[in-house]
Amino acid sequence: MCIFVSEKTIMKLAEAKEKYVQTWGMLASNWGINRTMAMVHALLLASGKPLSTDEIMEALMISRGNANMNLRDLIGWGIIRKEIIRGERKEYFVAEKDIWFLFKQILKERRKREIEPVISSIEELRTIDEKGPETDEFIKLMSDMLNVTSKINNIMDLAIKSDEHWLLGKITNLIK
Amino acid sequence: MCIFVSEKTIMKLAEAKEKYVQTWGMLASNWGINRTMAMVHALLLASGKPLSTDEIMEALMISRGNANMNLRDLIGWGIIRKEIIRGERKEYFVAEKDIWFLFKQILKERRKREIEPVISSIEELRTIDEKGPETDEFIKLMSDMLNVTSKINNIMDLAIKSDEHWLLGKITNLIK
DNA sequence: TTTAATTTTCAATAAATTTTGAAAGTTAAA
DNA sequence: TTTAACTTTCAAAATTTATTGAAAATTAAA
Repeated sequence: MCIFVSEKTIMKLAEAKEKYVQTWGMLASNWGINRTMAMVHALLLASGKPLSTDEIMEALMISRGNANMNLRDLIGWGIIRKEIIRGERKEYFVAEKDIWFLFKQILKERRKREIEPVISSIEELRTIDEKGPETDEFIKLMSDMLNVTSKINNIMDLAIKSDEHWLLGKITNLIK
Repeated sequence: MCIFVSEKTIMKLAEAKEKYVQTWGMLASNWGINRTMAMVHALLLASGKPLSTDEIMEALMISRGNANMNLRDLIGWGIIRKEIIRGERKEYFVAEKDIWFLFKQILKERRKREIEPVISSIEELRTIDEKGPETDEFIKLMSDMLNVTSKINNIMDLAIKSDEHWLLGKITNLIK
């Protein structure tokens, strides 16, 4: 069964969707995201309708366990959700279509999971009870790290909290 | 031999440096960067003096091939450089100490390697010669993607080109 | 209740990535 | 030149990460 089109096979569109799913999966792996997870997400985004686990398994040719696990993870990232279809026992899934929201959601999660731990870890490393020039140098390094990391943290925070147009306007002004 | 301190073992500092190298290696893997590469970088950053391949091999207990390969990659990222020490035949390596520069350099490389290909790939996917509501929907999705990705690209560009204090000032204003 | 459909778990397996180490390649001093 | 110190390469091995599939758990209808 073809997931993508409702009737009459429109090859060009199906091809583009196929390619999109593949491309997205490839790119995601650069960013420490599991390839299959990215592909499941792209599939849901491109499909335009809720899909069941079985449909996802078939479209991506992956096992039930794999599909289930990646769907759970995507829900954990807050970028897909279950959708109940009346008269159906199966669970269906849909991806949030708002791309700006998607971007903010990913940024939010990565900030929480990856930036915050860096900050506390660096803060801890600054507390050395030895004296000496080498210690001073190391503490200076940690302070510089903390300084830049905090700035990144602030920028992420700004983006997460901002409305798309507001941020775009501000940034555009800065670029000019 | 201990790489970190010149004389008398100052345990607390050495411990902190050790922990820093380990922590940084761990965190890097979240971002799709090889663990050893991050550790080599952290070691150079923390050591405060140029290190030879042999010293790095010993400190991190890694093979010559591994050390060599990761040093080449770090040079490719533009965040470490060779340093010639007079009277020495061996090559020595140092890490750029300016953390803001480091951040910008990484951003610059990742933008080039990962964001630019995404943009061209999405642009290509928008060219579908079929008509129909499903095609329109997909083209809309690709346009939204392109829109957000271009914004991210612009923000990265802004950060890369900016001086630390200038950017900080602007962002601080936005946050207020 | 039972029963059957569906989801979840997880040990075993497969795939991808990283690391090793020794041989080949370079380079500079003798 | 030769020689020896040093660097690079790369196929094989080790390690890490992802995937499978079948059994266990859960859920809702009968």
